[in-house]
Amino acid sequence: MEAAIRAIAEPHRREILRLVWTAELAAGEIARHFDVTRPAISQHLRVLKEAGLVSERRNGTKRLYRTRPESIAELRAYLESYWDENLRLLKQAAEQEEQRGTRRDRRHKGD
Amino acid sequence: MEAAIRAIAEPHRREILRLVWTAELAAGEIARHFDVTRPAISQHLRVLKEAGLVSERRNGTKRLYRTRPESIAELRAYLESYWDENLRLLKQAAEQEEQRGTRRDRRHKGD
DNA sequence: TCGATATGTAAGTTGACACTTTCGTAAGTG
DNA sequence: CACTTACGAAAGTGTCAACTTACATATCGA
Repeated sequence: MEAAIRAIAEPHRREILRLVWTAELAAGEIARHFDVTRPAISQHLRVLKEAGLVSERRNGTKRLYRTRPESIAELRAYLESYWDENLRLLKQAAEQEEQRGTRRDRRHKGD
Repeated sequence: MEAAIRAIAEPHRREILRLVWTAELAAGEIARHFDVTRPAISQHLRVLKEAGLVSERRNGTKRLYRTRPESIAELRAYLESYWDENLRLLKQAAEQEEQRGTRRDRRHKGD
């Protein structure tokens, strides 16, 4: 998970994921979409693979990559829970503040 | 946006955001939650601030930090659209594949 | 088997990054 | 006016990351 979040922090890798999201593509085809050299893309693919974000399948001399929807779903769920949990706490804190503010016996002074 | 996504890739920074999500905290108070030195946290706070993820307010000698819900919402929306757009394309691709597969005049061979 | 194609790996470079220690500075306190 | 508190900024360090060029490896076709 930690690896996944670090992996998508890199713009090239987000773009790679997008490319192989719908279609399985060979490493060379992927590399053709970028300005950097092919080995650079190869390394990005390795990072993505080690983070579990893409799968690799060999066919002859080619290596076909594809985004793994399951791992994307996991990453997404992780972030969702991060936002949601904190948002929940924020609301809760706001409500408590509200409570205290409306209680007569305790004036709320600005710090 | 790019800065924001890079900012949250760092675990300490995600934890800092969580700390000041509900309560405004001084830099020193934040630092007390971590093993690293106070200046290290100061630097993380600068990164977060430059990414727009936290606000800074001075009060006497203290500097109070708080997570900015709006920027979090933006980041969240960016990621949502990233997942959603691609998921949409994936479904669309699957449907087209389905179409092709059921048409009689065109056998689908596994490459 | 020879050559072309497709690709990962190795090694080196550069810059960013997370951290530390040291120092400067502004605001309260006696 | 010292002295303390609460910080950020500066400078130095080790590590990691993204990239390059050069090389090794595997497969396919003639």
